[in-house]
Amino acid sequence: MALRFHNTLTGELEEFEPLEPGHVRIYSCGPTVYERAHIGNFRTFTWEDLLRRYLKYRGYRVTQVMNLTDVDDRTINAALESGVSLGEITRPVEEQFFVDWATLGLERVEHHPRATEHVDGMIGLVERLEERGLTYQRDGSVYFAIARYPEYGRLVNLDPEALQPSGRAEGDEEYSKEDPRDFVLWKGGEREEGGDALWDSPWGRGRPGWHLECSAMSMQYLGESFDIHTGGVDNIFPHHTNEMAQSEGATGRPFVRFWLHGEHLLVDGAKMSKSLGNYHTIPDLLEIGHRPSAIRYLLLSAHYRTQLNFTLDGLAKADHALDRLEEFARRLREVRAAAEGDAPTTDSASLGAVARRARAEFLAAMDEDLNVSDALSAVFMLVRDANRALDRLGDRAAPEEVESALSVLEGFDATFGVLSLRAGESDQTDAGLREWVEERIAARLEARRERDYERADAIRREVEGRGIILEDTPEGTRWKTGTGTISAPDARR
RNA sequence: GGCGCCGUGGCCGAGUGGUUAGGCAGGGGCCUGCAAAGCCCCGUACUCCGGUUCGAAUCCGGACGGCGCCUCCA
Repeated sequence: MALRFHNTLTGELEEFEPLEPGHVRIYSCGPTVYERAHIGNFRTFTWEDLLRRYLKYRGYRVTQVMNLTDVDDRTINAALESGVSLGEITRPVEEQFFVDWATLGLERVEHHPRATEHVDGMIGLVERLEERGLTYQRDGSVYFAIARYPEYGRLVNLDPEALQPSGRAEGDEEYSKEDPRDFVLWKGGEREEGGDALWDSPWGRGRPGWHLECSAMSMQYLGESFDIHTGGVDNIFPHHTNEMAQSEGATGRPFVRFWLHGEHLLVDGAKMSKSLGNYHTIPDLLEIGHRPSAIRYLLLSAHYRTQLNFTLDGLAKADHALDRLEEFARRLREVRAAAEGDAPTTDSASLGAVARRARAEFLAAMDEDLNVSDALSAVFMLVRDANRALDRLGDRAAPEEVESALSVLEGFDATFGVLSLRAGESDQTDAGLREWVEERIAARLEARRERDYERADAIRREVEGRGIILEDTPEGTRWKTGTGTISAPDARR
């Protein structure tokens, strides 16, 4: 089996092998820390996490870099508007970013370089471009001269000659250029931008252009050529196009082998915007009772190259789908626990067979450009087939068969990371609530012993009022929080 | 104007020439004191109009609808 990814550079599915055997180097465009990242940003970060996890699951070592853009027009404008330093804007937003990152169960990547701490490298890169004659200076700024770089625009299907300044570009053009298509490498610091947003350079005080950050930081941590560069589709042009031109222009070597771009998230069928009222952040969603695991699951439930329509209804449904997986995992673990020291009695070949099939289908789907839909389909078919087998076998099965099914689930979760995330959420159930529920269950058990089913049902309704669902099993009564919402301890409803 | 993507059953969302995607929701049944969980059965979908083909949701053309990029938006 071979891994294949859709490469924006060629527009085709290509077989993937890292440059260095067994080691995949990835650069992912990170957030601009001028305000809290929204759910659309996190859709991208989440599939990038899926990519990372799947590569690791497939046995690769992964070195991933995600920058923090803490100096650019937006951060500077935010600082100017608030009359504070740049760092006072960016640092709190960074902190929020990592809180949300952890909430969604995203793995920490190896490097999160800040742009402001890598300005020397950026200056060095401009100097290399200068040596190759690809730049010019104008009013203290340094520009990349597209006319002198015929390779420009290979990533995007845009004819450089046909690039015409759009209304938008004309409107907010602040710097003079030889050619309107050229982009800035170093912005001269003529404007008042606050002390911590200006650096000394061979061209005077100023700050780096946005595209330059990613080129300099990726090469510093990953080398001049590396395997995968990811980002949102909106970055294809101009950001990644320019990044590629700068990097290859400076080194004369291929910069990135695979460019992977994810589509945007739509919310209620439209682009997210504050004016439409469909603008969500992670804390917004938690506030109204949604679980991180459901958010993560929903964000991962569609292929990264298709637009995903995010709705609150869809989020609730994602939660229900996750319930099914969670129940199944629990059942398998219970069967395993029961099997310990207890000789297997029945034929359970079917359980092992369905597990083997599921594993093969899961891998085949994920290998094919991370086809999550087919992968999930394989997992849910395992759930149904294995449940059927366990029903038939009375929840007894040979340990190795159970292990086989569990390992498929573990592989799934190593990649999707939703079950582990949900397990953590359950653990966080308020201790007071936990105690109260246990007491109510005991009272209900007493009622049931006395055949007072009316009282037992009343208790069931009582706990259901707090979002708790009771389940009677041969081993006793079990409880769980209801789907869709977490019954927050402080919720008085 | 240029470049590109998409339109699948109530919702989400795979598939891409002939065979059940899957999930959620809904209906019926088994099980259960009642539930829950699980299992079984059920909707027979592919924007529209032409065309190619023995056969198209899948290929081609057109229409309609939605989305994106065209210089600093994931």
